[in-house]
Formats: sequence, C-alpha cells, structure tokens
Amino acid sequence: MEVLERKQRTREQTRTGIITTAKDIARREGWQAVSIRKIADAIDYSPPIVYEYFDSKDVLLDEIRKEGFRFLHKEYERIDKLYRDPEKRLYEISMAQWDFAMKQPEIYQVMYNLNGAFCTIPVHENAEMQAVSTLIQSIIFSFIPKAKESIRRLFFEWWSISHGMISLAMILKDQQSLDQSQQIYLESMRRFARGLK
Amino acid sequence: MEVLERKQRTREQTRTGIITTAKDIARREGWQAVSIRKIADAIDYSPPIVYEYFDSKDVLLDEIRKEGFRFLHKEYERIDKLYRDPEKRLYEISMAQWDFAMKQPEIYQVMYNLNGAFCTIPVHENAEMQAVSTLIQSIIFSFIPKAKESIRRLFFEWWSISHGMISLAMILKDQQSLDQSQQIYLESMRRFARGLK
DNA sequence: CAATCAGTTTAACACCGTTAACTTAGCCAA
DNA sequence: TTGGCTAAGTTAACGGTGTTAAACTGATTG
Repeated sequence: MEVLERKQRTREQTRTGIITTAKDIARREGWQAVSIRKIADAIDYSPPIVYEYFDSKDVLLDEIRKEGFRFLHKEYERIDKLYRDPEKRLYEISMAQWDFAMKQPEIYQVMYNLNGAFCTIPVHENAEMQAVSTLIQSIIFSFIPKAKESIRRLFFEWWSISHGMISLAMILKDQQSLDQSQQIYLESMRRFARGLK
Repeated sequence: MEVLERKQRTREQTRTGIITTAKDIARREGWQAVSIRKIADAIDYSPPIVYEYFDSKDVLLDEIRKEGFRFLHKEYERIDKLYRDPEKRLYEISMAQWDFAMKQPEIYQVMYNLNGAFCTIPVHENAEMQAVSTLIQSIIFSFIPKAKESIRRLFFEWWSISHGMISLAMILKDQQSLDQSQQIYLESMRRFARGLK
C-alpha cells in the first residue's frame, strides 16, 4: 500500500521530501509554478500536512534559502582551509559561487528573489547569509588589513560584480552563451582579487 | 472623424490608466499584490475590460518593462548629446541608471523580474532593451575603438557592476544605507569609465 | 467497552488569471 | 414607433492559489 509505505518514512524524511519536491518543481517549471498542493501531491499527502512542517510557504522558501547559504558557507570554509594565498582564496570562492548558481539555479533564484521566486522574509535577517558575508570579509581583511568600513565596502564591490554577472548571464543566456559569460566572470574576479593588494 | 478621435483618446486614457494603476499597486504593495481584479476595481471597470487592452497580465508587465527601457533610452540619448567626453558620458549614464532604479523601483523590478515581479516574456527579445544596449556599446566604442566582441564584453562588465550594485543596494538597504551604496556605486562607475582609456 | 488522542483528510474561504455567455444602451431602417 | 443590430460592459464560471477549521479514522489506554 502507498499509505503504509508512506508511514514508514520518518518525520525528517517527509520534511526533506517537501523541500526536495519544491526545488524539483522550481527547477522544471519555475518558482511561479511551485504550489503547496503540487508539493502535497508529489509526497502523497494532503495540503494541510505541509503546514505541519512549515508555518507557511514563505517559511518553506526561507528554509531553502538558508540551505543555499549553508551550502556556500561550507564550500567557502573548505576553500579557506585549502589555500593560503588570499588572492587564490577569493578567486576560488568566486568560482564556487558561479558553479553553485549554474548547478542549482532554483536555489540561487530563491536566495535573491529572482524569476518568480518570492520570499517576503528579508534576506539580510538571515543568519546563514551573515555567516557567508563575515567569512568573505575576513578573507578580504587577511588580504589587506584595513578599517572595518573599507572591508565592508570591498565586500560589497566583490558581491555586486559576482551577483550582477551571474544574474545577467542567466537573463542573457540565449544571447551570450554561459561559457562566454563565465570567461568574462572569471577574468573580472581574478582582476578584482589581484587589484586588492 | 471627431467622434473617432475622441474615442481613440479615451481608449488611450484607459490604457494608460491600467498601466499607471498596476505601477501604483506594485509601488505600494509589491508586484505579488498586483492583480487584474484590483486594477479593474481601481479604474472602475470589470476585470474582462483589462483584456481589451492587454492580451494577458504577461503582456501588461512587458509593456511596463518596455516603458522603462524607453525612458532610459531617452535619458541616455539626452546625455549622449549633452556631453562630448565619453568618460563623462558613461559616468552620467551610470548616474541616471541609479536614479531611475531608486525613483521607480517597481519598473526596475519588472525589467529584471525582481522581488515578485514575473514576466515570462524574455527580456532579451525586447527591442527597447536592445536599443539601450546598442547605445551604450556605441559610447564605449567611441571611447576605445576595439573589435565588436571586446565592446560587448566591456558593456557586459559595465552592466553587471551597475545591475549588481543596484540589486544588492535594494536588498541590503536596511543594513547599508542607500546613500552609502550610492557612494560606492558612483565611485565604482567612475573607476570603470576611467579604466577604459 | 468506551474514551481519548495523534495523524490525516475534507471542505471551506477568499483570493487569482482568464473566458464564455449574457445584458444593456444606442442607433438606424422600416 | 418599433424591431433588429451592434458595441460596451458585466456576470458567472473554470480551474487554480495559500491557508485553516472541522471532521474523520484508527490505534491506544483506562
């Protein structure tokens, strides 16, 4: 029986099932097509069950957003440990950011409310995002020890170039191939990192 | 003939009323709150009337998007005529871009599908956007005459920095004041323009 | 056996985009 | 004057949405 099989699943499995299904639908059909009913359908439950795991659709989206920032944080910490040279660190982090956005665009979209994804919870209140932000700022600081204000400024510049190029690369992908965009991206990030010292 | 002209005029007025109302709601409550029913209510018509002017909500959003690019195009042409120095031209255009995004955020949002705005019509198919793109590329060319490919590349860089900083400034406005962001923006754009020669 | 309780579903509310079918008002010819 | 035609506009419906209260179901407990 479907019902019996379903009951075997733990609560945690159902929770991750909801998240995975939401991302699957978003990947295939876009975030505007993600609905509580579709998710419930896919995990063989009725819609109200989703609310046993997430207070609202907004909270569910925020959870996926957090997942994204947690993933990036782990990646960046890995890179931070792997390399000594701050220039290399920043370049590798830039690369990881691009790869993440291209391999999991649906997560990147919900992180920045792009393309139909819409989460009303302000991203700057997100602790996971703050952690990423702090980590990268500390790398920039290890590069050129300056006042906190200057570091924040440089981080904002780095983030803007990265996010701007990733966003536009996605928007213009039918006009300018992702390979071309990536090439420009990597060179720009290298130039930025080199320009710091 | 007179009757026909008047009819045309009132029809045009209703049309702009629909567009203005859509922008008003988006400005006050965000794009996710913009619905055909609310627009119809505001202009004292029933919902189907909106479809006499726009085939779908998508087309209505695309029209507002076009309006945005048309506005920018006019602004940029004005600047192009006003200044001789390409460096000054590019800097002034960057400033105009920032002002536009801050003064009419709801239009900027629909142009880039940000924050709940979602128009499925690909922006790169938009002729108005192409015109803006071409104009800025020609300014960069007048600056440093290089191969078409290089110009496209530099334009992509300029656009990315501009769009990235504007997007992030909006997202982080509660954390980093818009004045601070603007300062960084203007300096970055000046540096970019100066770096071209 | 009766009562309770967790787990789950049904049904409802107030919305949404969109469209078919209906009504109404104005005009013109008979 | 009256009948019919046309255009403008409305009503009502379809299938969808997020969300919640109420009902149901089945197992466990007193």
